[in-house]
Amino acid sequence: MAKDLTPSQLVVLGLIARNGPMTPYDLKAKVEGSVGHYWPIPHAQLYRDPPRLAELGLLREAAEDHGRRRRVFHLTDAGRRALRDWLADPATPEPETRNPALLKLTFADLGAPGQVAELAAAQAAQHRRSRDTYQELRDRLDPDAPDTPARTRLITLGIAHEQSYVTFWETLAADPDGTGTPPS
Amino acid sequence: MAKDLTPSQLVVLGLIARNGPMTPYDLKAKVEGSVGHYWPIPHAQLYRDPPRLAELGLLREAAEDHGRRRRVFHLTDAGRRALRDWLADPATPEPETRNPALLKLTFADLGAPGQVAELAAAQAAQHRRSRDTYQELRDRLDPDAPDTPARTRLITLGIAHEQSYVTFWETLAADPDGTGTPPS
DNA sequence: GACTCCATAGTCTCATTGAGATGGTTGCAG
DNA sequence: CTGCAACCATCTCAATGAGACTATGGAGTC
Repeated sequence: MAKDLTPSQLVVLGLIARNGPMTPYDLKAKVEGSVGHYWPIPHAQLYRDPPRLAELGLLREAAEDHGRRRRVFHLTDAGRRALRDWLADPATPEPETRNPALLKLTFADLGAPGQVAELAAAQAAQHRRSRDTYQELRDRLDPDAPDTPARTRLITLGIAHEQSYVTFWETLAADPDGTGTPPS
Repeated sequence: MAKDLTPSQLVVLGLIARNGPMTPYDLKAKVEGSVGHYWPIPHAQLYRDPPRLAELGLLREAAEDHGRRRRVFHLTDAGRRALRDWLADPATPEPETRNPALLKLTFADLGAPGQVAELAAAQAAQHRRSRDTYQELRDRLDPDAPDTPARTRLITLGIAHEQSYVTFWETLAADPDGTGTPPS
């Protein structure tokens, strides 16, 4: 039984499975462009994980045969199996959200009055911006690309989340004390 | 200028500001019951942060005067100021969500066919459950408690988020490949 | 052919964190 | 007055996060 891999290790396996052999630097580029949006991985980690996975026999390390002879990592059969095992298990840990603004809101009553309204206004604006960005992104998707349906769904999820925040903060901005008395 | 405090340190300051002097153990109990839901803090951290904050002059350490003489931490004026400064700044880092299920979905095409549907079904069920739990929680709130409006708003936000997930995963369960051809 | 510059690529360090095992205390039941 | 259950606190160790720092090689220049 393979001992549990970390999410970043699974991302490494997954990216190599999808794109073929890669160097840590290649991985860095791929992560930034995609998964990184909802699963940030510091670049140094992408230099630490592959050698570790090679030790476990899930990757095989080779050197480029010309130029800088960078370390290229290939997927092994064991690696592909580990990836499959993970994918085959529909059980997953719960999502974890860390929202500094909500934290601030929790303690807002300890600060000066009026700050809730300010915070709420700023947050509402920020989330409106995010929402609109996602919307543009969705509109711009190439309708012929094969992964467009998948991406569209994901972006739609993002929009829904942002919209929830917008509603939340706008409500709060309109009635910061929950008294039903709007700010003057 | 106070150097930046970590979120967990600010939670400590906030909880002590609200509840009066506390021991790390007290903090642990408070965190579990409230902030912990949207900002998890491992309990050991609540033994590390207060002494650190005392070094910075933001808390003052005393010993209980009877029994076990536990370490009780009081807020200092500097501590209250640090908390106010933080609260006064409406700028906050963006929320960060880490969702292992989305990660799995990203690489689902590398596994066996049919797994997307399974994953989606499991996720939809789980988020339906969370959503319903929140709904019950909201229904049970004491209508006379002073913080009920604030809590209600927060829970409503949670419900909206869960509902977004439910919609997302249910869509996916109905049409795992995005082909418009539902599973048999 | 030698040089130098810069985008590319990789390594290192260090404080902090996360996870959880382990070690004491105290008061109360029997 | 003894033992045990609930409390309370600390420790360890690998892993992480942040970001400073170093190295490489090929394109363009003279």
